[in-house]
Amino acid sequence: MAEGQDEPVGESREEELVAARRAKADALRAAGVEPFPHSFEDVEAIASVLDTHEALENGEETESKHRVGGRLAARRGQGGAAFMDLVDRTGRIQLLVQSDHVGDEAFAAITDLDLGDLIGVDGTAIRTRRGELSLKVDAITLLAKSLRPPPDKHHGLKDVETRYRRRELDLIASEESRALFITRSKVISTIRRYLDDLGFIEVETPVLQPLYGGAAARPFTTHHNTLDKEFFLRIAPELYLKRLIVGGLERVYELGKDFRNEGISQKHNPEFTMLEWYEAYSDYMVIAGRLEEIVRECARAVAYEGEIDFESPWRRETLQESIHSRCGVDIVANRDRDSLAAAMKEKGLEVPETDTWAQLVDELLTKHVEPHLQQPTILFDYPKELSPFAKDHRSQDGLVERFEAYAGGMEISNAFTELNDPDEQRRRFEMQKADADAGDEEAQPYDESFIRALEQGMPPTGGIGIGIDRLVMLLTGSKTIREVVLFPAMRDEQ
RNA sequence: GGGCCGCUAGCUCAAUUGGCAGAGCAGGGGACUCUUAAUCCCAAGGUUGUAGGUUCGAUUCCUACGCGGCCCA
Repeated sequence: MAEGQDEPVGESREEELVAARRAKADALRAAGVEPFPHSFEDVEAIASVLDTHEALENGEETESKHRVGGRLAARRGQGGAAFMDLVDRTGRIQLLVQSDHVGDEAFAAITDLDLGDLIGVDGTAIRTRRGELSLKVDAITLLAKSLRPPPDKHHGLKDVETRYRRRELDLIASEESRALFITRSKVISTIRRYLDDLGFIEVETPVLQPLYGGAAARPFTTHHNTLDKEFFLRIAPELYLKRLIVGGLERVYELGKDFRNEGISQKHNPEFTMLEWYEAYSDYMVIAGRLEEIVRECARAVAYEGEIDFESPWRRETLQESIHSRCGVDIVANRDRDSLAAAMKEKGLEVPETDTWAQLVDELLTKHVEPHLQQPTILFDYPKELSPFAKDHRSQDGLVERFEAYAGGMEISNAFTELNDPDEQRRRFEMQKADADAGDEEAQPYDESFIRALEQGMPPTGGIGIGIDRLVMLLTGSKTIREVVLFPAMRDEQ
């Protein structure tokens, strides 16, 4: 052992395992072998090797040379021969190492490798008598010594907490987890391609904002030292994106993180990925069509095969109908708090005494409608009180042109025909201020620079936000947002 | 915020009524040239989440706290 007499007693088992691996690395260095070399060029994906030799017969050997790299995942000794499993991002391949082929010295070095070590392999393709496509090893190069033991090679890493806190271990141990995050990446690249092909330009607007807005949420705050000024982490990019529409960019989108200082749940992480796009000369109906199409493209790109039907046109209802048909309460006919509360009581529904009218509508929607919207559904035409940035409905008094889309019992999207009348926008901010004064912590702060931009003239515009994490949840069948976020927010371990 | 459940070796899991904390895998030593959760033999590996309490004796019962999961709000 490498440690001396003054090593603390009661050393943990894990530290012993680490010490044993470190000793191997030291022994390699002493023998002139670098355990952390700089590069290993021209590796081929394991999946490509497997594809190339798919038709190989059992027991057949080839002269076809391949170079692969990856992590040593399993080993089955056999005296003068050893079988090992190598894993890279694309798959797993068996290695056959024979002492009479590589030589006794190399064989000893190879069998001294630890599970979890990163290695480069040169070999020829064969199929074993038992039918497993393998590389018959000519040489193995240690690419990086793994000093810590990997999760169980068969059971993997089951502890949910460890999987989230130490995602690298989860990714090492779980092909499903790797596949999920590759799927997530495909969703995002599909979205970019879809919007790019329509002539949208991708933009980046401030994450650190002097004033927050564009959603009903409480912000995180931070401080800029040089400016000695408080900043907010954005809760949405909406207002900046609309300023770009004023500026004539006409079709813009932003894909990035928003931050909301609220509870953590299976559907909420304090930072999450949002797509917003804005399209000049458009309205919410055009946007609704694009939403269906972009989600369908994503489902196809990831070969979605779950129970949600993303191929057919989505179910469409008004918000009023959606609540009335399920609760028997008409929110449009009961436009004040007391009459809506009375209507709810009449139907035997619970009425939280402190709620405002808007909060009662939200209660009805969240509790009695949303959970039933498993198949994709778009709810149109929201009350003006709930929607400070949506344009008045072209034919319905008191409503705005807004929709929310639901699937899997979850809101995934929110869109408007954007309010572009600066005077009306100013009145909406005044309404928000009244709500804030009444104690609503999610009310919009008055944003004068946004109003000034609208006064410059914004064309009729449709805009939308789509929750990417939730979309990925649906497309991967994940029950919690933590499964689709690489490093979800956690409390401190101690 | 409330209720319930969990926390034991690096990983996956046991432990009867409160009575010396056990396996498998991984790691160490050995055997084995077509295995694939390889197999076989040997040895080793623990502050049972933390802090208290009850008890002759606590992984087990009680209290508090921490972290996580599920359900509810």
